[in-house]
Amino acid sequence: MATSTEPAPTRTRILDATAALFMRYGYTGTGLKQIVADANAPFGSLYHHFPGGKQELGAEVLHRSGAMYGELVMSVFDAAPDIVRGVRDCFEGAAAVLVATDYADACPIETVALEVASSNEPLRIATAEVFESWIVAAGARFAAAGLSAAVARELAIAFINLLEGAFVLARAARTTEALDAAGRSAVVLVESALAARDRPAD
Amino acid sequence: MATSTEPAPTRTRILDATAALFMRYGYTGTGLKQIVADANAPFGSLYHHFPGGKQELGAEVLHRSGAMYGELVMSVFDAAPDIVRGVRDCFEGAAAVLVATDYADACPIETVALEVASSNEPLRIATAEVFESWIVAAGARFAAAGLSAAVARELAIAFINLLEGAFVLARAARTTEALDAAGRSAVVLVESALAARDRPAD
DNA sequence: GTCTATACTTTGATAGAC
DNA sequence: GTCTATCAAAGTATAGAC
Repeated sequence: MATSTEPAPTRTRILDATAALFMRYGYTGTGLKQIVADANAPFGSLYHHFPGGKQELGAEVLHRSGAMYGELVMSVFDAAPDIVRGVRDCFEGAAAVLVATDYADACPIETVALEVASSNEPLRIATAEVFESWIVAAGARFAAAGLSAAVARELAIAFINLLEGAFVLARAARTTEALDAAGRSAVVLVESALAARDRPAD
Repeated sequence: MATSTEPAPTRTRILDATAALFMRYGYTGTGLKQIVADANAPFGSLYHHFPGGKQELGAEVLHRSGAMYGELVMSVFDAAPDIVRGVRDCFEGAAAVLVATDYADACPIETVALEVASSNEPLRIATAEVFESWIVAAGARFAAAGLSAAVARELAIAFINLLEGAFVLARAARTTEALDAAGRSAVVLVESALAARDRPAD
């Protein structure tokens, strides 16, 4: 090790800058020149670290941002006293971040996922892998609450569906109304599943 | 009137072609050259009919596609014998269209909405207007079922949240799983609201 | 209103000096 | 590994003949 408190290396700065730009402007809306400008990196370094160009960089950013965001949401989940409270906290936290960032920082995958779904197969697969990992992670929390694997997975999908859908409406309207409604909807769904669990006669 | 069964005029062909391209490739991913090529229109005609260029064309496409898609969904809603069945039919119909179009034709607004939310204020407003019109239209159906205006609006938002969120996951995974789960979630939410209506002691 | 040709900018990508 | 210069292609937009 050379010195302490070293600044982030070029490669990491490029990844961070790209992740931030993807959230706001999407994949096609983000230019490589803007990425290296934001990352304070020379243009050549980008192709040195990512020989596959924009697509290789994009795939790594999706996996990295997806893992980080998933861990962030799950940490909110796990910090709550119970699962219903955890679900509610996720939506409240997402709304707070959205307001604090002027409705820019929502989901780091969603915009890119829609852009590439019908035009870039490697990146489409990357977004699918991220979403699947989130479904598995959230499903594990619901299963830990005593729900069957099938119900837990369905609840996890509903949770993500509501979050992603609300991000679209909230960013468009510049209001947290959709996110607030989504949080209450998610709570109803979880409570309904828990009630069915305690009423096995169904 | 000259002849009957006239082909669509240039202006309409441009609007139709743009709407189709926006769904698959988004706003920044759709080039004006590709639009006129798909519309079989000369390049100059685009700026003749839309002097404001890509942004003016985009705004008109968003409003037009938004109105058409809203009417399509509401027609499915209204054709059902009851509101629960109507909600379910919407998700099943959306899944069928998605599969039939190889996971390309989902929501005509969503991709563009995320792309422009933080980068193009006029278009962001256009997408917000479309979503609000959908909330009002769907809310009217829930209110007609005897739910209060507040509950009806919240259900409408949940319905759209689930649909938009499921479109993201379904297109990414190339599976209808998220859409199927969203449909069942929406039914649970509607039934829960109807049960509360019939149990005013709450 | 239709259509062609073109101007100007930005894009992703490459070459090669250091 | 860093950085500059540059390329070919695609992007939006405009001018002007018909």
